[in-house]
Amino acid sequence: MPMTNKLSRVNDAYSRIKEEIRTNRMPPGFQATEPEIALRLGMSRTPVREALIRLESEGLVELIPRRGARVLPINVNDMKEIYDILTSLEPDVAANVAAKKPTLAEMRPLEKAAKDMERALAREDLDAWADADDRFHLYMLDLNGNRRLREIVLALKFQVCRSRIVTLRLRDKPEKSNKEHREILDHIRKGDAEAARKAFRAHRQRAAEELIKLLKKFRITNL
Amino acid sequence: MPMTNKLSRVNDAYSRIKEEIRTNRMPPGFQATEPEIALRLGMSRTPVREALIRLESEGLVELIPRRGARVLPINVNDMKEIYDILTSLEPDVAANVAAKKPTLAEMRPLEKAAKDMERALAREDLDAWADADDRFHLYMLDLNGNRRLREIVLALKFQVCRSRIVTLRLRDKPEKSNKEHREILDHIRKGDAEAARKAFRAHRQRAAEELIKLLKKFRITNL
DNA sequence: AAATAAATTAATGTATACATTGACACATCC
DNA sequence: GGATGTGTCAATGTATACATTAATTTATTT
Repeated sequence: MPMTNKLSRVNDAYSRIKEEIRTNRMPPGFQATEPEIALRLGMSRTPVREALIRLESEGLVELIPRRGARVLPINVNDMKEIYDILTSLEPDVAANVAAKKPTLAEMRPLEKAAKDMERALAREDLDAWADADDRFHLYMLDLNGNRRLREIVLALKFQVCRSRIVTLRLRDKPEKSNKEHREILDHIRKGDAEAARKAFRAHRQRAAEELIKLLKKFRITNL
Repeated sequence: MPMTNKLSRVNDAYSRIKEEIRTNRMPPGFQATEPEIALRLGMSRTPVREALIRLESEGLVELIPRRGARVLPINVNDMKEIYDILTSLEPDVAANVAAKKPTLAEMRPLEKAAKDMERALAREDLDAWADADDRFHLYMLDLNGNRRLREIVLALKFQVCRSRIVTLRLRDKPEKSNKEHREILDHIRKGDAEAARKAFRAHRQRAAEELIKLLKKFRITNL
């Protein structure tokens, strides 16, 4: 029965599998064959296959010839790769945004996200903090306007998002992070691109270093 | 007859279509339905479809529900997006490479590429020049070692490669470019990361600006 | 002739069929 | 017992079938 639902089955399969990966219901290393997944999603192999191809090119799963799809784990080296790229990209995003001198209305979501981060930290709600942090970075990308850049950064962040679930609880309270966000905001408000870039770069590098130190300390090699 | 060739049909379809796009045999805006492409490639729709999905997620084609696959044109805004990202990434690559202090053996391919660029320019062979230029940038990515970064940069460059076929002949002789490459090499040899970054950034920005000016001058809006 | 309705066509999305072939279990030999 | 050969099973890669539906053409009405 083709086209039963408005949205295509491929899309359905794609977002459902992706969500299962994000929430660790399909944890790193998890393997399943196409028929298994198809059965689980209540559709035939074809749309599952096509969804898996998309997920593969996003770097979330690996398609192993006879063993099915495997959810890719992230190791320390992967983390380094990803944070290196983010360290190159995001500071320039902040600089561009600062150079554009956004209006107060455009700044509002950023300000709110920063405030939410502080409130969340005050009540020790780490999940809410992480959520606000994501929003901060996402709005920045939106303000910047470069669609391709946005997609690249989001894809990279999705790859590390699972690891954050773990590390969020292992690390110290992210007070430094909050302060850095405030600083970045200040620079953007003043339209000081160079300062915004520098501050963001320091922010990213510190966060990345801290994270990798943490993973090594706890001997977490795969996530 | 499944698995007739060693390599899978999907791979075959993928690389053949990609090559046709690169060489402008499937020019920007070109549209074809799945059965048409399948016929042309001498296989059934299934592998073609899967190849197209991969090409779509690389940003090379657009899959329009009832009209088939369309080869995406690149406009000035796309160019800006892409060069903005490259301007963020490649200077840091050069800086990382410089910081690593590569051995003479590791430097050799870079040196050779730079020399090839000069020789090619001396005999006015623009294609050979472009080829050597590509090699220079590619070796840099290899030395840097970040696989994800490499794939991202290559995918972005593929999107603009067709435009270069045109602009290569419209622009002045790339003498400045050659000089800049030499400079970057010097900084890397000395292990001066900051200088390498700065030089590469200037290189990219100048090249991008020049390109966009050219496109505007010749009223080229789509490629 | 213009506008609308009906019919045809064809492309997609999905399901299913099937040959090939790797993986694993079992049997055989030293 | 360990190593090697054989057979079965099942997953993949690919082809094909088919219902749905957008697009186009033809027919009909005003």
